[in-house]
Amino acid sequence: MDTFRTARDEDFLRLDHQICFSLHAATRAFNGVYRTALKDLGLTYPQYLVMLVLWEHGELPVKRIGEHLRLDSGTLSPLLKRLEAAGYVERRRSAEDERSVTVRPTPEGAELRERALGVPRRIAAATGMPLEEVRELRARLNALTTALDAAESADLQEDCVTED
Amino acid sequence: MDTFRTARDEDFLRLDHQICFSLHAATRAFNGVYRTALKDLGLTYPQYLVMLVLWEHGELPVKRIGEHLRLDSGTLSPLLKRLEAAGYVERRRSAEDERSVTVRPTPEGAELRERALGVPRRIAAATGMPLEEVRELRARLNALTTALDAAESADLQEDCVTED
DNA sequence: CACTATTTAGTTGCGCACAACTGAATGGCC
DNA sequence: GGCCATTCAGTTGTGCGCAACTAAATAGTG
Repeated sequence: MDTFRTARDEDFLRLDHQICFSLHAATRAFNGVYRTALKDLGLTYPQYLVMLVLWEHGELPVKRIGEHLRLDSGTLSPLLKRLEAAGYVERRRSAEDERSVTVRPTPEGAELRERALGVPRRIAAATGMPLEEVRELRARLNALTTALDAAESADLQEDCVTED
Repeated sequence: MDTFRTARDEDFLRLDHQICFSLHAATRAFNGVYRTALKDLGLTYPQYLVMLVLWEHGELPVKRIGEHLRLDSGTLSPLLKRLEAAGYVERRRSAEDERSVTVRPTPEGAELRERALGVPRRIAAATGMPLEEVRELRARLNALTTALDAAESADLQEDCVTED
């Protein structure tokens, strides 16, 4: 905590600019590369993420997909509808729990996986980083996400930090 | 390049899942923390980025803001309109170049800066990282963005990579 | 000067992200 | 059984991000 007192607020405001922007920009740069890589498959980047989850798990309720990808039904419902319209997934109400909707790849969706096999290598090449470095960056980002989520939920409860 | 041949495509598809998702999730986690931190100021995260740039440079044409933030007019025009409606910025056509629109903070926008001074520290605390580590992460992300941008523009020109 | 290409904001359309809500199904409790 | 809270998916509304386009102003060229 003491580290945060050494710099003045003004400096913080500028440094902050650089950090939040860097993450923002990197995400969008990634998005751009994926966009071109996925164009042939007719997938957007978030749709690709959903397909990755489905390819790995075979068949999942919407809720589970959302847990894997940190997305809620407000985002997933229309996205899955589009994937269904494209013929890549199937949705049907669960028999044992009528609230739940189970999603799974259609044969075309499964076939799409073969065509997507080349994408990750293309992305990895685009990063210009050795695998080890990418792996380390991923670990850092995961830790960051965990910390941010924890801080936010703590923030929401005791809204006063009382540290001026 | 040879590093990319050692792993099988299947493994790549999973590893890739983890990496792209990690960045995606970290960005959204950041977004969430900023959302709560900026709620009192009535700013969204991208609006905050624009204000940071304006606070730093005082007055800028839309084009320059876009260069700083890697955003085009399609994103900035409506965003700036909202900032103007909120009373934080002023827009007016440049005298010497009627194509250009100059944006600058209003007195209220300048005053907002004082109230925003505490935000970065709050974010820094939420990351749970020492400043040095954050700085390093920022450098990595910037390098990544540069590499990705370069790879993409290269991709668009010679669409065939010929490396199978 | 006239004509064309470029630059600059802005608009439109689509998809994602999320908050807030609806409605149906389920589970717990009396 | 009847009642209420919870859990799901879906809808609505707002804002961002970007591609593709329009319209106006400017720069460059013959």
